[in-house]
Amino acid sequence: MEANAKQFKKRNAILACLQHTDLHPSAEMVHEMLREKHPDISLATVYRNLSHFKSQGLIQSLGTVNGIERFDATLSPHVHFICTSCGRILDLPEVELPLSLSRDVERSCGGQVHSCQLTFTGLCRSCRNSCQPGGESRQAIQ
Amino acid sequence: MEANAKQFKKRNAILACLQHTDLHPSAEMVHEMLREKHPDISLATVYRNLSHFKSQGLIQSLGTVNGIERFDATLSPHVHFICTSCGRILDLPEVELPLSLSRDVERSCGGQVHSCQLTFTGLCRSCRNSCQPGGESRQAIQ
DNA sequence: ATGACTGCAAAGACTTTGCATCTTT
DNA sequence: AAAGATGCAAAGTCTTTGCAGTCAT
Repeated sequence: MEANAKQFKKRNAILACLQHTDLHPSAEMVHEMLREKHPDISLATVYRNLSHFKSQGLIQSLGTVNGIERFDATLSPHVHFICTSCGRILDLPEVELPLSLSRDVERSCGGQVHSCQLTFTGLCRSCRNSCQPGGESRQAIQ
Repeated sequence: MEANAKQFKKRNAILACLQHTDLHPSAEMVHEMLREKHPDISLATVYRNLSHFKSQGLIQSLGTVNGIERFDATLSPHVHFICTSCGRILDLPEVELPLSLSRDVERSCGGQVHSCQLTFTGLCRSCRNSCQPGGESRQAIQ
């Protein structure tokens, strides 16, 4: 750990960044967030490490919003809400995910389920309040 | 209709293609499928019309699989299964989608829900049967 | 020395857009 | 004429990759 501290400094920072935010950031968002403490960090390094963590199962991809991939370090199953206006992705910890369905799915299609994702789409509270179409923070990720 | 038959020939063919398949095709898959009857159809036309239909609410996007956007003309809510091995997207009409959750979501986050998507990921029946890692039809979309 | 991580720039892959052409009203 | 649809090629955007340099074992 100590020994690796320097070698994995950026790698660790990237994972920590994911784990300490609820923004479900994109590669570029991570890059931006880390810039303060690591001014020389490269976007390629972010992409490479996100890919690494994903293959290690340390983070998961939530798919793309407006063509940009978003990531989540919270691995326990939970529900998401994506705002089509501002692009925000919210966790909905209070909404219960019907995990029992996995059995039904396996029975229904004969396959093997690894994960499931329940995502609601719509307008978040703030965009709904200021919702003349094209209103406030359209496209303004985060 | 008659009058528009020619002008909208390709547009109509694209929508019909979506409506008559359960492959949840990508733009390129649509293009490929239409080539037989419309040898001169351009990929740009497919993209433009998919975008058009999407904004009209005639089709929906299922998000991306391996970086490629997939579409569905079935608008009634239903559950999907995505095979991580072959990329196939299957409908699961037998699995019931808990629509009542939309209320919970709106209550929980104060937003307004437009749609929801429940997607299971794993190995489909055939990939699971032939599932030495890297087995059969890895990445072979469709 | 060998293996691993990174920055930079180039390459790649999917999608969108500008422009000229053709069709329909 | 005016509006809309299409093909082609160019441009755009996000992501991946090759290579040289650096650090740790």
